[in-house]
Amino acid sequence: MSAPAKAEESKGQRLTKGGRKTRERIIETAAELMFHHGVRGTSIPDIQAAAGVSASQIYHYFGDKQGLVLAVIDHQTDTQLARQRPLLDSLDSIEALREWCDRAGNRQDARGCEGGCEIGSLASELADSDQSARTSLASAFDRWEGPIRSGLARMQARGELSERADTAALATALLAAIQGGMLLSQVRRSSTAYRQAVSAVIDHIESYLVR
Amino acid sequence: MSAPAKAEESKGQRLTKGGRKTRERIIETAAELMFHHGVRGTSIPDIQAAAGVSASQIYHYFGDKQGLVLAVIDHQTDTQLARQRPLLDSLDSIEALREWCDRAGNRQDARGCEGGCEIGSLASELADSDQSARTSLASAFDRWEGPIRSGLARMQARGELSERADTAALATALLAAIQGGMLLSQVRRSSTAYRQAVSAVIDHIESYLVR
DNA sequence: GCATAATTGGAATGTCAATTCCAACTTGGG
DNA sequence: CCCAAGTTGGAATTGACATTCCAATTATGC
Repeated sequence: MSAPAKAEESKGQRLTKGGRKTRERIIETAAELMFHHGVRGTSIPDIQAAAGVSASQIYHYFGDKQGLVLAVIDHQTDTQLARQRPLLDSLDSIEALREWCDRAGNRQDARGCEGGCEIGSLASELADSDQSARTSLASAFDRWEGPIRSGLARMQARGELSERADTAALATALLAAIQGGMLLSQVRRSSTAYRQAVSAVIDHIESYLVR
Repeated sequence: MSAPAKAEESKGQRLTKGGRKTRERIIETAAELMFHHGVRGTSIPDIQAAAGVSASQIYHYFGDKQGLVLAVIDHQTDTQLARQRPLLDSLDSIEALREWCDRAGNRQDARGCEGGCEIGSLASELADSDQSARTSLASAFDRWEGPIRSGLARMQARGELSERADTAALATALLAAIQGGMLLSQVRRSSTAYRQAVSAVIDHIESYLVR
């Protein structure tokens, strides 16, 4: 054996500072290309050219393309969740929910509604073809949904949301609205569908407010 | 010129009865394979083998792979909408909406939550890489959303739904919930997310009922 | 029945992707 | 300073894929 095929779990390898940097650059470049052209639409040579690395570097750090894809999934999950903080951790009011969703809508407009959700796109492409990618994406969605649910649960604990509200289900519904809304917006090249979708679910959550 | 590259618009070609049958078989086979493995994950040789045709037949009828993909999009749109009828044309009560969405959930369970929405999956993969596919998919979603909106509009015209309800926006929101719910279900291998997503939106629609 | 057009088979072509290999170079710890 | 380990370059291999070609076969309108 020469390269660490499964880099994550069996961390039996030291990385030079330069090595770590190269590895990061490969992941970031791959994530960018895969977001725009899909996983299958992004070749190793494409990544080599865009990141300025040789084939051996990619295979040295990730074993094979699937290993790189898994690293990209983790990277996108971390990056997207980080980008949404600190808002993501204080989704405990209707206003906060609207503001948070609105930002995503503005971001979508800013890019001309090209591309959908960084995580959702990977999910749609990989869910049925790569079992480990699917579980990884499932946990990505869990990590995303968790803070939404927590925010709603806090509202409920404070007595602002009715006890009848199923906060877990509402969090799932909001995440689904985001995903579906993003997809429709991407296809229609207009953020309207996204805004209407999340607005409907937030309106619904609002109906559980204890006045 | 030999083959009719753009088969649809410029219908300048006669099809033998056998030819029509072959053409249909290719489309159906391609649609099936592409649903399971994605467009990029389905090769022409794959389709040849599964449909029992030669390469020249595929290129004869569709010009190139993109032409076939466009035909698959149209086919899936027609097929999926047809499958949902007649329910799709009578979505003018809360019960009808629930029943219609429930059937899709049961169907998703029946296939073990593998695969998402036939149209949504194509949309996610093609929206940013194929302009003509994107517009075709946009009209597919319009054709799907139309009957939902019509049903809601009828309820409103009858005075069952409040005038305050934006039926077009609600229809979009429901379609988005279906898409996002399907994606989450596909990744989680459980229809729960789908059911919670559509349930939340239908509950919201219900809140506009005039009592 | 004939001629024209539709249909089909199957090999050939050229491109490009994923991956492997090995040799050369660099770095960090002792 | 030295060695083992980490890092990199770049060519070579293997296989698949989209597409083209041409020749053979079959159907349809007249």
